[in-house]
Amino acid sequence: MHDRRHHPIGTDVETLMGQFHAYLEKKQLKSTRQRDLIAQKFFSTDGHMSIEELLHLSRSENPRIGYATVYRTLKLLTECGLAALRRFGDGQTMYETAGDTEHHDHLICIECQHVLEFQNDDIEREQERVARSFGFNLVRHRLELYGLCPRARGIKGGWCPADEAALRKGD
Amino acid sequence: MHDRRHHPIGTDVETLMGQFHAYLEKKQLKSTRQRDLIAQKFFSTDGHMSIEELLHLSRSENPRIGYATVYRTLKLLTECGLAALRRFGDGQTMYETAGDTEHHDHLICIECQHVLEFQNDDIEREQERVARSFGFNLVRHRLELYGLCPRARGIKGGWCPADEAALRKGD
DNA sequence: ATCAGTGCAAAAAGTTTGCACGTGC
DNA sequence: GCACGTGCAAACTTTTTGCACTGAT
Repeated sequence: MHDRRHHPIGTDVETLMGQFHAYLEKKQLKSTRQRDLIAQKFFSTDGHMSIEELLHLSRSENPRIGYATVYRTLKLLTECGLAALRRFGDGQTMYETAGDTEHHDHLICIECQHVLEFQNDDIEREQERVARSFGFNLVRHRLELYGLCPRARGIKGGWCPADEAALRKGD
Repeated sequence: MHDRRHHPIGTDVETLMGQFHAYLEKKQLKSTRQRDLIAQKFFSTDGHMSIEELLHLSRSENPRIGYATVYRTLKLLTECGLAALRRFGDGQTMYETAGDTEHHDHLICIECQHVLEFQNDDIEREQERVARSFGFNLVRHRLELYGLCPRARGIKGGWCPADEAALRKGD
């Protein structure tokens, strides 16, 4: 019930769980109830999640989950490339579902704080060119655009496209 | 002696100090020895600086400078747009000289950790277009490219353009 | 049965704040 | 002289770690 994803890039929860388990196995680590629950919750929400959000989500199903376990699990997910740390300008620390990490950038409304994802091939291409021009091999990038959404700008009937994403967290 | 800047965009230290003083005056704040020293050191190093680096630099001239004063001064500088907070992926928190904040992006070597600045108008233009296409008014952005510099890639005689910037900190 | 994982609480790291004293204006 | 600034230490916040106990293989 938590697997409604809105962007086409996303891999489904099951696949991601599979990759996670594969990683655990490879590293001879154990697959536990807590890890599964946390990973499940994490994969089921797209966009971005704070540690605290993830803790609360997980506790809603198992109230005894501790902070440390969430941190530790998120570290594992990051190691195997299924999660990525993201620190936005104002200091909020968030994690995002990866696997598709390379493939989207962020558009953030500085009024609503909501985050929208987008992709633009022209920009990607140009980035490659810039990196090459310095002799670099581009491994990954991060692009964040900060601005005002239609609503924040006071446009009548203006609406923030990012609201949609934020609302979805409520389900 | 600390004002060697390498990129053409930068305003010189004196001008920046002037802007800082103007801001203090406007806000009816006082210009003190400590604030001046810290701002001076900050403006004199380009690229990025951590709180700790700035503290040490300042203490080398006045050992009694405290952490709190550095934090407070950096907050002032940020308020008036002369400094900008930057949180890189791995968690290092840095400040950078602004005024030219809007005008450059970052190319980071994931091996050396050094940071190189660049500008690309095509990318900027495309960013504007993307924002507009979502109905956003673009206020600012942040672009970071992570990759491997020539040296890190093991190219013979390969050198990391970012080294230059890092070396300059030593003066 | 074994050894890694968990939960808790304590510790560490990073940042902010309260307060007595100092200092620009 | 007064109000704001400073330095120090304490408080907070966020993340990590140590340890006794639990649980997956």
